[in-house]
Amino acid sequence: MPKSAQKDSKNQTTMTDVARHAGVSQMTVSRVMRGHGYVSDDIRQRVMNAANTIGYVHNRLAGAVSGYDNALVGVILPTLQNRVFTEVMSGINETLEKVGIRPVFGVTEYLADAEEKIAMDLLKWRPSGLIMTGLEHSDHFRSMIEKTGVRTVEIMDVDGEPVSDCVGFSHTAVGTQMAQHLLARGHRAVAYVASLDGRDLRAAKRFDAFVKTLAEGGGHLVEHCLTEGPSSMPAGQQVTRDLLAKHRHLDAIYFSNDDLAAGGMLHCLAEGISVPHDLALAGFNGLGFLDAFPMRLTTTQTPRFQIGVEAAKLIANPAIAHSEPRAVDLGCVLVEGETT
Amino acid sequence: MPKSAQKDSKNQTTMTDVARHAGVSQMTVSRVMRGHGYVSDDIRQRVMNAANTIGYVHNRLAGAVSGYDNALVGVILPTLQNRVFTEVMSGINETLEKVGIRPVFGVTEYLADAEEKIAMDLLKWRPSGLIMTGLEHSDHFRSMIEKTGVRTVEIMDVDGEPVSDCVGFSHTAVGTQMAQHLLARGHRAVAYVASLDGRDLRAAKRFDAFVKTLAEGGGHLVEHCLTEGPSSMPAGQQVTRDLLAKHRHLDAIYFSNDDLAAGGMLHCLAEGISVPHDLALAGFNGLGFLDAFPMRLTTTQTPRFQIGVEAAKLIANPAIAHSEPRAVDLGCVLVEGETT
DNA sequence: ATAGAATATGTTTACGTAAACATATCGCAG
DNA sequence: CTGCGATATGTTTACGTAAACATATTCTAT
Repeated sequence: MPKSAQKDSKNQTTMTDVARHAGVSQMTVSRVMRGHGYVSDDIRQRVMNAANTIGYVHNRLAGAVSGYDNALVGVILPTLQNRVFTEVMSGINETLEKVGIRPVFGVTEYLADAEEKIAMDLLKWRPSGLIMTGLEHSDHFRSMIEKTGVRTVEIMDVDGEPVSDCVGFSHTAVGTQMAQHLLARGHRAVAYVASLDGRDLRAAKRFDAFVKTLAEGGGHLVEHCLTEGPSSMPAGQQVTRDLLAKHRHLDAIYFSNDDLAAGGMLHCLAEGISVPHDLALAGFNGLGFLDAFPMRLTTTQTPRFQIGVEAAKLIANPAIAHSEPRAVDLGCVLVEGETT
Repeated sequence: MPKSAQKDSKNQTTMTDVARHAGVSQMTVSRVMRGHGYVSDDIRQRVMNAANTIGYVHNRLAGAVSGYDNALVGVILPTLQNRVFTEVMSGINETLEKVGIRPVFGVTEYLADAEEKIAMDLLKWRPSGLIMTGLEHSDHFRSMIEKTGVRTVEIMDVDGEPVSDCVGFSHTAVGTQMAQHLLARGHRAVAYVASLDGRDLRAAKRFDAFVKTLAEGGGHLVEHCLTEGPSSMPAGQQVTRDLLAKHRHLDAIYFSNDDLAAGGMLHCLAEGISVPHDLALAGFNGLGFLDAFPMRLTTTQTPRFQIGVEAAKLIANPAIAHSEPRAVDLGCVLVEGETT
């Protein structure tokens, strides 16, 4: 009765089935599937045809059981709703794809304890590496990571002690640099806007360095705003409106990212507020969509895609990883906004 | 000499190691790890402690070899650089996470032949399901899918013949509806703006229906623009500028998505062009960031997150999937823009 | 011609887990 | 205090692949 009783769970099609059809041994099929070892062109064709005919697909789980390198890499990101991380993911994905490795991933939504759970879950598939966001991990987590011996790369940050390798840039440097820039432009009364209840530890590092440098340079923080929900243009627009209503003598607003800042720019555009003459705005990341605005936002260009690429390279290339743990600082560039 | 010779490839930590430490059999460890079968609380604790002590992590590959359901699901998306798909992905991810299933994914960059390659690669990990974007697949691909017997869900579209299940909405209906809306508002001379050299087949369906309905209603397509590169606000801004310079009697512009449309809105904001009085703009998707603009864009609200959720449910719940193949149309809502 | 490498295929076995199949013990209804 | 189902643990075996270890066979250099 079951018209297409092809695979009700068990009864998988195996290399042995292909071997039978092609008149060769299972081992020869294995060699063809992996493209490894000696196989004559004639036999290779016969095997490929047989596989196509009966619909066989190479089963990589079986080989991986034996403990050899599995072509999966675990990737843990804080969110998918931020272009920054999808660009990182693209860099990872494109780089891994070239060497036949697949990412399997998890999202923490910026919850610290979620990361540990997700990491342990990903390790169940014996990935050859684990790419995680940030350097802050519990001692327990670090020791578990070390016990499993999985290769790790921590991304987006270099201000701290990596478990092994890390790829990113210094958020402290970013915050410092931006404060210096705003001071040099003559801004003193500055508001800072972030989101997520400060759960983003890297944004916190930028903020700390920013406030410190600002104070040292004679400026002061007018207000430290936290928007509800994740970063977004509407949140940035709303908070900008509120800040301007509340503080008459505001020189500048430093947003924790470009989405919030873009919301601020939209508010200024709609209200006819001249940027940066009436109010200076600064963001973070240097996202491409900023080019659509009539004014140029002051921001810090981050090497997001490249971080993904370098992290994936460290995972994919065991030769690199065998050397000493290393922090790769890809740096950042402050992009000046409108000067007129 | 190798100070931390924990796992130079082979010599994995196994259930047998845990069993030895806990003074039980390997099978008992298996029962504890899976939370399946009878185990006393006492023994369970002993096993958990032993596992933690020696740093054992459950190996799901080994069990999956035997052909039982593997808790991996393949997901193929056209791009990660579009919020639409990251929202779909979030829906998939959140839903699968609840039942302990991990997505392993691939990105096609809108290349049709890439999809087939990626799908075949994903199947090598014996996922319990495959979520693909769109209904257009080659006969060869469809037959391979059927031969492997993997559960599939095609998402984002319902206008066509699904391999098995599909979840989405009708792009033809969207195009028709938007044309009717613009006609009802009195617009006749309309330009259409898309990107990606028309590789997006679903956008093509919207366009075809839109043009047909527009013509039937007495309107006409002034121009059909294709932007270079992927959809973006800067591309939308640029094309809007060009269109306005070229056509004096343009009533409206229909953009293939909200990013392009937002670029158009920015251009109008910067140039003091009144929307929709001087020029009507329409987009597609109803992305959240539109709320930051001072004017409301006419667009079609798509159930992106929900599509991900429903697709994941079909994969995760075999009971549903065992019934007849079915197209789930989640519908769309046209959101009216500024009427003043 | 002929050794010896390169090429081409086959056989055996191990990988780590979980189903299937034992037992053994406990709780409690009759 | 008997019997039987529920609970708790152990033993054996199969899963599909690929390393390790044979053999053939075919070149190639002398």
